[in-house]
Amino acid sequence: MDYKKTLNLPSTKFPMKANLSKREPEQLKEWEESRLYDNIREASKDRELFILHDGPPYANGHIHIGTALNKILKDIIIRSRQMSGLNAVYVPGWDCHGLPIEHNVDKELGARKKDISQAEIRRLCRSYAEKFIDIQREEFKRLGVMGEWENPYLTMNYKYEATIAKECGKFALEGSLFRSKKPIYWCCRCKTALAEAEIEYGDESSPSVYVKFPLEDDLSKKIPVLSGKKVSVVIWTTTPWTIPANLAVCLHPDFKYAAVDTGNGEVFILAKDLVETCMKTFDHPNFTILADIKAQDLERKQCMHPLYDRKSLIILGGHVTLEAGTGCVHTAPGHGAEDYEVGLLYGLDTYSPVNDTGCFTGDVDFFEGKFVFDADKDIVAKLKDTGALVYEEKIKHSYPHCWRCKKPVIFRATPQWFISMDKTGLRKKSLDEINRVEWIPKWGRDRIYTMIENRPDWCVSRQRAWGVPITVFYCEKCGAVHINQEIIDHVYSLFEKHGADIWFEREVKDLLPENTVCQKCGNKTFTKENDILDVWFDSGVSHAAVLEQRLNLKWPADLYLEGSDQHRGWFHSSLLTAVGTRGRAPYKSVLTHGFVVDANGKKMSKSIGNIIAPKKVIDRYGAEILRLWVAASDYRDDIRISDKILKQLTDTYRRIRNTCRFIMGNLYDFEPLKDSVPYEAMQEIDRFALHKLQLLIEKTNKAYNDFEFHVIYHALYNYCTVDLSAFYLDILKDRLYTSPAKSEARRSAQTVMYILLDAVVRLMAPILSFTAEEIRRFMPERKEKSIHLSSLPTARDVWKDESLAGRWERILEVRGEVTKAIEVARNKKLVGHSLDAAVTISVKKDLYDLICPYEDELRSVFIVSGASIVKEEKFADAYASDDVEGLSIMVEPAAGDKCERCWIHDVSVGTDSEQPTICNRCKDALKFQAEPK
RNA sequence: GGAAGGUUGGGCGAGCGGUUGAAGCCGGCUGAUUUAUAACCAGUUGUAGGUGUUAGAGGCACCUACCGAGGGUUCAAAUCCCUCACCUUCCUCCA
Repeated sequence: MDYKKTLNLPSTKFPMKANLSKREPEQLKEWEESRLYDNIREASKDRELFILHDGPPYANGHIHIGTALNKILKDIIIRSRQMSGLNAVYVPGWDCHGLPIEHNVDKELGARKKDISQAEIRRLCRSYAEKFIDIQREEFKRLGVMGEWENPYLTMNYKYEATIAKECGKFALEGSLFRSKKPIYWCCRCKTALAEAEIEYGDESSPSVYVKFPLEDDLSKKIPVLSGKKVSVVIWTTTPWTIPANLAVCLHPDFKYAAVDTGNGEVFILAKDLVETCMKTFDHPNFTILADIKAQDLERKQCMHPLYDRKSLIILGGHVTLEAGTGCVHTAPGHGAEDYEVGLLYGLDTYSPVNDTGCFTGDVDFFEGKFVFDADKDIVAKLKDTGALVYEEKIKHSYPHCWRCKKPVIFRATPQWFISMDKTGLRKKSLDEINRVEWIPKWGRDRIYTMIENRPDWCVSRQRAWGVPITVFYCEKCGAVHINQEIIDHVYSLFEKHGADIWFEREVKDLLPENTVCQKCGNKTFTKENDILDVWFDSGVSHAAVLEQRLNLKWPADLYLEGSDQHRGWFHSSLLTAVGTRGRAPYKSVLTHGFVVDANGKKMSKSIGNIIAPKKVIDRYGAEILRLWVAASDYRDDIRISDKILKQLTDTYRRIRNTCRFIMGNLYDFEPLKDSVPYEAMQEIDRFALHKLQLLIEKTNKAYNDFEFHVIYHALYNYCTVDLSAFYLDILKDRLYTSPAKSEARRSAQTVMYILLDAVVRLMAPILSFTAEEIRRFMPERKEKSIHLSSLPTARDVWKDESLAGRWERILEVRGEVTKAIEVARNKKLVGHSLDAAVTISVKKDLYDLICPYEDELRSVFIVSGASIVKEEKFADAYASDDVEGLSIMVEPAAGDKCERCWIHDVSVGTDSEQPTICNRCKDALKFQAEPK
């Protein structure tokens, strides 16, 4: 007889091979067709809201591994909050305006751009953004990220654009929006502002000149030796054309300066460390150093401008270096970024007497109308005339050029719009709000706090096409800025209907409410501002455009979650726009993650060639593996990804999957409602398994709550391998296979396995969303249509039994020693399979008393054919435990023959002539099986 | 240059003054099994230097050092402090 057929062996159609890359798209389609997301919304509409507000990715290019990490993290959080009883609505968004798109459209247009209107360029930008939104949407969905994909928020939606203008208007009315000058890159040929990204650096030959700035203030009180001498501060520059705009000379606060007698009756002031080389250059071999001077002693002293009858102030700044020049930096706040910054500190004007075409304005004596680069030689000549020129040469150096026309660019101050950090207390209020927000990890608070504390006013204007205009008007007659509530409301309704495009398509009179009159001069004609807003303002007001306006959302959000770079980006701009207009931060907590790096911790870059694209991972391993990777990593630091790591994750995935499969295989004939065994009737080891499950549930629920997903990954995996595979399920095999199918012993095991699997599947659902659903389909008794409509398991105190668990932990300890002892016997070829063995263990009294009641069970717990326990006996040649004091284990070949059915050696085998190859236990089982109850 | 975070064994990660040469799991190796079988189970597994055993090699036993590097505090440090190196992010008309 083939006894194998009489066993209750596992049976399931659940495939061992996951085949994720093929099966996932089918699952996604099924979810979409069954409108799972909508069903979840409907089912949880009365629950408390949980809002994770999506930071909009930029609608350009394909998603990369970092975007995938971000979106999967969000998805795990949303799903887990949803399953813990909240209503977690997720509205994804995209950032659509901005330079990169405009830049790419520019590139596609090439020379044709000149013939195309701004409105037309905007249309092309819009369709460019739309294209990539569609691409990215599909890529995000493929990751298993669930949300309102058919109704995302786009910063270029008409209503969103209207909101941007309105929010900006609030700053204008409140008085913190103001106009001031700031130097920017400017191409004189294209007559346009340039971004850093539009600059190409190339070698250029420039004049290099040293110029005297006669000291006006008298130093001789402090340094008597200078009394009666002609003292000058000597500066160095490679852009003589900026000298007309000079307002200051900057020294480093920590450098030593020297007053040097040139030997020609003149005294130069320059950095002491550079005296030697400079004097050599100037050909003053007979110089003498008259005195050392501290930079602080020169601060706020006055020099004379070398060309004009005005002063130049001596100031201090950290950007001064000793690498070249004199350690005294010619400073024109209208023509340099650092000059501008330091100029602000000293209250200097942003003087920039150069027009759009790069020619000097009428402000500039001697050189009016001259193109600045052409003026260089005239200025040098003039300096020579006045005697201010110390030395002149030519040098080659790297200089910025326009990406389009390849001409050298200049730095030029132009009027810009700013939001003041301090006029209306924005900085202070923001800092207060930072302290009310929960920052995870904690250092995020300090990071953004320092940034807000130290940042300059926010320059919100850009001279660009693809964005939302700053909707202010200027009186054509008196030039006064015109903005009020009526205009804001009017523009809002126009934008809502036509988008911001209307600003560029229509004439001013069509954009203003009727009968608008300049309040200053009574004039009725206006011009409009052409600058657009910084795109950070666009995404920064998403709380107003999305959270506040959508009925299914709320303000403020519970959580913002982005990479740590967004402390300077979106967290920052969102905070300022919300505090400025509503007095409060738009988020209750902010979570940040690190960046994805390669196996060696290096960032991913095209040039190094170490990029791992999400698509590659998905095609090869499946999105599920990517999700597992996200969950397994501690995302607060930078996280690594490599083929090796992914392979390993595939292994762990397979183990989890297979553990579930094994359980399902053993539940093929189990109907929970009908066959379940009540807790009280269960075997102790089954109750122990339930106890362990409660611990797992408690641990994972806490981890979900704390966003510590790697804890869940490890807990879940260890549970599957250690608690289940290696212990509980391994022991259970005998009971499941050989007991009568409907016996209480087997039903008890099945009951527990069912509970286990049910919990494990729910608990993995936020992470392994595909697999959880797949398993769910193969389980008996499904209450909800989808696992994602169910909830996370909750721990049941009645299933926790500490004293029982304590006893079993001791037994487990002994079991570990027994397997070691068997291994020793196996190496001696005494036994092969553990069922070939019979063990006798000797233990100390207290342990003996604890284990003795379980003596009958030891056989199955140890998975041997016989087990007995004795008190404090000495065995000859037994295995003595190192870990458990007084424990020694004797392993012998089991007595009796091996039962063909259950493989246990038993003396009863062969005693029955009808069934000579099986044991009495199996005989009883077969009898019971034949005529149940 | 400035600001912030980080660096634990082949991998993921515990540990945050002593019980830690360093949990657990994975991977590797060896074995067992063929009733989860492209699965499951058990055992084993860091590197370097030294000493002993040995004819020598291997093996075994013991000692020392190593948690980015170096120094310090302490009876005691992966854990606290300092310096340095490296990695990542930010410093914006880049999202």
